[in-house]
Amino acid sequence: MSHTLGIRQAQKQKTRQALLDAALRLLEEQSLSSLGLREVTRAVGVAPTAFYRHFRSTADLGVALVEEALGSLHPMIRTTVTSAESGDERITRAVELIARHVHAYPAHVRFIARERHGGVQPVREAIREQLDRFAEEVRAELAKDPESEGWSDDDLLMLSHLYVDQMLVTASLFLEAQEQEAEEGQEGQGGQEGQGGQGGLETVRERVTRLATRQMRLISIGRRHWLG
Amino acid sequence: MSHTLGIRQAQKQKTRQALLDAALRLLEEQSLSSLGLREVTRAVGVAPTAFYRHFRSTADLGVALVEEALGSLHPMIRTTVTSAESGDERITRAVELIARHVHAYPAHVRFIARERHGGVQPVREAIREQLDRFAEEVRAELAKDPESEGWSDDDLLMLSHLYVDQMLVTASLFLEAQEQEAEEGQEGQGGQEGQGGQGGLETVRERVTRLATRQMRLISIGRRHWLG
DNA sequence: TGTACATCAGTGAACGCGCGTTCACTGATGTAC
DNA sequence: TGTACATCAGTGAACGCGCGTTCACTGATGTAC
Repeated sequence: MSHTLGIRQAQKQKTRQALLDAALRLLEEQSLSSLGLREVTRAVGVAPTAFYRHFRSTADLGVALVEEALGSLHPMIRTTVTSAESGDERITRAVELIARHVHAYPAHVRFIARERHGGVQPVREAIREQLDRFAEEVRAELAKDPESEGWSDDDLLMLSHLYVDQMLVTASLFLEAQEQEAEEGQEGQGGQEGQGGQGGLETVRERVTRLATRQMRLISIGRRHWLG
Repeated sequence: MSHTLGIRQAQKQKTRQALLDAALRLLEEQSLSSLGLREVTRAVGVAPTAFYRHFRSTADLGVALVEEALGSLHPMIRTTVTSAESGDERITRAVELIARHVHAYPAHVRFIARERHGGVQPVREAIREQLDRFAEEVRAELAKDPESEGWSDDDLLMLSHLYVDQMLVTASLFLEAQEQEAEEGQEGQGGQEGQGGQGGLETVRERVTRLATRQMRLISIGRRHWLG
């Protein structure tokens, strides 16, 4: 399995990745259920029929995108929950990590937010499976924490789902904040900053960071006082 | 303004409502960004061109659906937050109210969940406006509560957004539960209940109720210990 | 009440267009000897 | 290393189809007198 791919296999993977990349870009402005196969191949510069060498349908491509967007996130989430710092430092780190991830992979985040409840069933299911895995992994990490003494597995899973959902809400807010700042950056090119951008006032991004941090903190306070 | 509509106006409203109803039904299995104008008119039984007498586009129809789905919910949410019962009773009532609403208007709930982050910008904005109004109204109600003494308006808004988001997460879970139970009901027609449906085990719906109730409770505990 | 005209919700034909899918193909890469 | 054959990623023509939008229209409803 460690031998290098043949030229043919390598080229095939390259085309496949080009299709995924093009689709992801096109999905910034529409939903998967309206994404056309020809649209994707046109963006890549291959014949429409080439699509079928890689995916059965756009739904199939969507499932592959879910894996690409969420598959590599498991270790990251695990270590974030685990880290040995104090609760508040952990929250600050987690929120910053989400902000950084949204900044680095905005299209992936948008895709997941959009298709989580989108019109394509297999994709919804793939996302739900990944999120359930996240929740289970977070539960397993929380279980190791001394603060979790006396908690039932059921309650730990309840809490971990709350954290995972809150993570998505936060990512979605950062995404909106980025978009808004991008728009403001465009329209304010030649003049002074618009409303909300004046010196001393916080940026949209900072506001979201503060909001998300406090929400996470409130949940963690609830956690600390859950028993008794 | 109190005089009865003319025959013409009444018929026009009837057709408009038929278009909205047909669209909502079609949107159970796809996203707005892939909904076709001809598809909607065909379902209603009018000519495609009749659509333009009521809406500029399917996006425009989507915005009207947002108003229909969320517009009438404001008083309901207000009174739920307000009610004079104890915290736990209020949570139980709120979760039951969500369950009942999802049961009564599943298509509306699905539409909002789907299009909140969907591919049609004006619809996303209309939903965000409605949810922001909800959050502001919840904040105003929370502010009257003696438990909110010492809270800044900013922190109250942070909390009310947490409640509103949690409300949507819960509604979405109930919707999935309903779908799952509908599927199980179909396939189990002639025989014994499938896995998870055996006597003594809780239904999917009950599981969601328990989960949502505990999550709301944890947030409320966090609220109680937020200061100091 | 009756008449003459205005309004306008819904019609139906027509348009150009892009869609998903099929099919037989090509030619570079891979493999067996 | 060289040859003969197999594989298969990508091609390009062709198909039938439903799409959104335009346009001039019809006939019931509304209004002015």
